[in-house]
Amino acid sequence: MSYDPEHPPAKKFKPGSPAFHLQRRGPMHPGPRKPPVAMELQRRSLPIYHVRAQLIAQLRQLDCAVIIGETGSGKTTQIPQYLYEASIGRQGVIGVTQPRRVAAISLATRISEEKKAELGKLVGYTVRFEDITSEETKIKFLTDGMLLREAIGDPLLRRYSVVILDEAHERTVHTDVLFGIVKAAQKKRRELGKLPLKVIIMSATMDVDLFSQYFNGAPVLYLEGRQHPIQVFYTKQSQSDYLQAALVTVFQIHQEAPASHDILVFLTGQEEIEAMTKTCRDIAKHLSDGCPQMVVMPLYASLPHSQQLRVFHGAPKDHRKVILSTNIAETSITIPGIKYVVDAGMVKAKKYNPESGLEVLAVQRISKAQAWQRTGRAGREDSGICYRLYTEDEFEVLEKMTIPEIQRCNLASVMLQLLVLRVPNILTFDFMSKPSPDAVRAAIEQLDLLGAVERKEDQVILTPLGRKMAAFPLEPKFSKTILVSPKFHCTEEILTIVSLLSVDSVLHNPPAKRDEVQASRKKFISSEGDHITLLNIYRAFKNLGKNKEWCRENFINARNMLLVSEVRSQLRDICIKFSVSIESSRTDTRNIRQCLAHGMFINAAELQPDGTYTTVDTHQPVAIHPSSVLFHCKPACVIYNELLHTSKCYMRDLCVVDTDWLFEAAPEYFRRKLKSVKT
DNA sequence: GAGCACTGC
Repeated sequence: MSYDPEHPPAKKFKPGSPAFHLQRRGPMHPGPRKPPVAMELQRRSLPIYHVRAQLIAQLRQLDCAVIIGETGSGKTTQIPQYLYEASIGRQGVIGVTQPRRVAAISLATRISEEKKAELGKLVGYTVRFEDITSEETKIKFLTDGMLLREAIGDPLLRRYSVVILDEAHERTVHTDVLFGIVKAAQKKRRELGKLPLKVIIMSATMDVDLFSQYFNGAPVLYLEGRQHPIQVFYTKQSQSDYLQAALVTVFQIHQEAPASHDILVFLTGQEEIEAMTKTCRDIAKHLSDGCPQMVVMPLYASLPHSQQLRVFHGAPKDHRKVILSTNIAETSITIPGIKYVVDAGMVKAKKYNPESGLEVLAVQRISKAQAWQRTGRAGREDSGICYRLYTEDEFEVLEKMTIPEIQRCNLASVMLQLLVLRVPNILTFDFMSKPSPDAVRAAIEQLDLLGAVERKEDQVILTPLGRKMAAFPLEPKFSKTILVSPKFHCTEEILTIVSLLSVDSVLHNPPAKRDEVQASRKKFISSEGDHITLLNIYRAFKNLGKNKEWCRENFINARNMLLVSEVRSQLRDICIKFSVSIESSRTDTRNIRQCLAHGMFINAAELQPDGTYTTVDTHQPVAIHPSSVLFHCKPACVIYNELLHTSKCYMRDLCVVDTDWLFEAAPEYFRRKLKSVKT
């Protein structure tokens, strides 16, 4: 589905017909289907059912409410139905946002079953590439990003009578922008005497005052949950090695607890988890006979889907399941039957430094809110136990909340979106948590360089180019690259490259088969860099009819590859809408690189006499990431897709360019940069 | 010289 900001999309779905073929990641465990009577009984057994009448009475009165509910309260599944059943907001659609696609899809599926309605009729959902709604749809689940896209065509959200922002405590960038958008829409609709907009914020037990204050002192309604009691233990002494502490704790539990009690361990990343998996398996092999067997499973996002699914399978009899996970198990994946949580208290998270434009991925302490979220994973079905591998004093000094994402990311997309949403002044936008002035300035500077905005007397104005850029579901530098591509007659190739860069890596690198991977990849490698190499891979994939077997043989992630072609066709549709001429450069790669230089000139780096690289923009020392095909090469000048600071500051996904092309792309900018080198 | 938390349009 493509999107034109001037004309919201027509509903393409006809109930009964399979509207889409692609599903990136299906619901993790849909659960057994229940017969209708059992389902109604289950609805009535939820804690929320007992306060249904009061809840409806209050929500009928209020323009705005904050609902705090523990997990298992049934707020997300029941409140939209209660509103509908009580004829609240029937004049329009009840929209419920979710931070994740899977959640939007599985909630809509579940509630359409509860309402005994075919999915896509009374109850439906809208996520990227899938619109399972119709004219009849009154309860609609959608990702927060999707509601934001809809707001571009209709900032007053006129088709909605109620907007419920669920999982608000997660504070995704999209939810944070939506706070401001729904607040403004509500006010404006009231002033214009239009259908009122009811706003409901749903959250776990955090941030209550912040939400209520932001929405002009909206009342807070508390819902009882059905969380089982969890005992929390701290270490007596501070642990210098959390991996060692985790290992000891796991085997202590293993030797004492019944085999049916599964353990979930929170660690920080793939490498650490793989190493720990191996260590646990080795130790488990040599345990005494009295001990149960142990099944150890790693869990992280880049693990192939099939291996992720293994965590839902019960372990064989007399075997204990031990899952070593990143924070993916905090929110995205819920594993049933966990009795013990072991929390190392650390997380790998991204920070953004607006001055250097640098994203730093670093292991850091979790927040209290995160610690409680992890703890909660032990009490989903029965009482549980949580071992925190840090002292109570250490817990007390943790930050109360995780810093919202909007204060940790590059704001270029957000600022562009606010402009196209016709926010009166993006510099004074009513954020619940304001991003730093530095970050705002850096974002506007970037949009200015890309030609998306102009600055006139302290005002930031959207240019026609900027308006087009905002229509693409991409970072501004990518939409700019697409929009300049006709000048270089290579739009077909740029669409492919941008699509490849905007999804998870299509390259699968199992460490055990390194030599095989290298041998197979050789045939695609271009000395011009990663962009052209990826283009070669996509071309081969397409020429061979998008063959899954071929992908497996060549260590290509077929699922991500199909997603690339889906993204590509979405971007292509948007180009067609703007009458962008779509040509192919065929065998010529020079003009493709020239085009990339024109769109991504801000991300340029030059080779220094000592053999190292520095960025042109801030003269930050950088290195070529080991995953790049240029890792062993030393081109004089490159553009990179992103900088990532781990053990060093790495450039990822590089393309060899001429310095002349960069000068042509932004003469003034480079003259300025050159001057600053000389001084 | 040697590596990658998690989402989403």
